[in-house]
Amino acid sequence: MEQLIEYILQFSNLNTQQIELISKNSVETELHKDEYFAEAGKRFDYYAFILEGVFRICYYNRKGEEITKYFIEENHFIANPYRAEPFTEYIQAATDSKLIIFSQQQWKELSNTILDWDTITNKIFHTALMKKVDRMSSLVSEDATTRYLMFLEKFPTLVNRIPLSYIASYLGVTQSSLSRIRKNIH
Amino acid sequence: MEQLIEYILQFSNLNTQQIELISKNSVETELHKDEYFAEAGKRFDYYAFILEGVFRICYYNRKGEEITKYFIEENHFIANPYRAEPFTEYIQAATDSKLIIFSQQQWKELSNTILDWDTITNKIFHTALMKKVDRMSSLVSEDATTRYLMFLEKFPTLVNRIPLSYIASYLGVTQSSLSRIRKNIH
DNA sequence: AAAAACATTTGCCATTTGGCAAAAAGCAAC
DNA sequence: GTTGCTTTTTGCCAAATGGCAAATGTTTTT
Repeated sequence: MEQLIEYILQFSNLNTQQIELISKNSVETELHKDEYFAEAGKRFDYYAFILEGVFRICYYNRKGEEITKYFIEENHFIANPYRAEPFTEYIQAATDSKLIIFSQQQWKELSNTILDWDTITNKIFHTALMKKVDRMSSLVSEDATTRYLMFLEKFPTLVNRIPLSYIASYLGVTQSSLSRIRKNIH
Repeated sequence: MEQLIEYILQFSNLNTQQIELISKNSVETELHKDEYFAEAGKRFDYYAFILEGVFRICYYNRKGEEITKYFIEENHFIANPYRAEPFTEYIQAATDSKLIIFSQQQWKELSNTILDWDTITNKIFHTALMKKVDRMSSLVSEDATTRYLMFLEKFPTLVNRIPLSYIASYLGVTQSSLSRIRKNIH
């Protein structure tokens, strides 16, 4: 829990009372590798903070290939604020993971009780989204080797924690190609 | 101006007084094709609404190639809220354009006077960002032809309004390749 | 330790895309 | 219409990536 508080404190101050409130309105959970935290078609209205582990957001394209859209690492939120339409993606634990989860109600409770809660969390979510956009944009318009090197820069801790296939489907190359690319780098 | 109001009304109600306030705190401008609305390194703290025209956001990669990161069409906002770091991209008019511009001060004025202004605009910006992410994610992991077809779907009005080179640099292919792709489609 | 299940690498060849330069087409000014 | 300028298309060949299947390596189960 301190981990989450510390994270939020980067964006704004919190008093003891508020911290306790956050703690009371959340639950800690674990998820095993490969388990889904959210599934396409099902309802998803949780807010979660990753204490430990890596998640990936993925979906299936027209050809039925599994596409990894993004990775989310520890110390980041998983959420879908302003969602209107039904969820069309999967959120899967890429490693064993620990989460702090807020239900919709609990989140609303915090929103109603902590004065700046919405402002703070909006800022957090918006910042994260912008980072995401930045990372994604470098994936187009570079060759596969460069993309892989960029991936290594952006997610330096991930390489040895998740399967090659996830990385390949994130970079938009086949597993074999990525394997060859790796060989040429070292 | 009605165009902007109509747009905002999709997200929330406004009374006559508020509409007038928005009108008073903004200026209408025109930009010619190829002119820059924002440049890397320079300060950019305007909020703008596109009445007419298409803009592209671009930057230069390590090899000096010009990369088109995104297109913004009429009836969308151009803004960089929550910006902390200096701006590293260019925003260029891809066609002759008309804008409604708010300065930082004017925006703040609206934020202070219109109760829900921040909530509304946060929602607008966030929604736009999410769309952007969605569009971008389909650009990785599909072959060039599919990417072009997707571009046509997502930006159906753009094909004949902007040069091929912009589209190519958005799709991450060379001009020649895109030209060949076009030939094969028709 | 052996077997089974899964993940990664490799070989072979087909396909796609890039690089470069020339040709063709489109557009604006005169 | 002609001239210059820019954009788009094309040809030729090289390089990058994909597809498939077999081989190798790793992990898990028994």
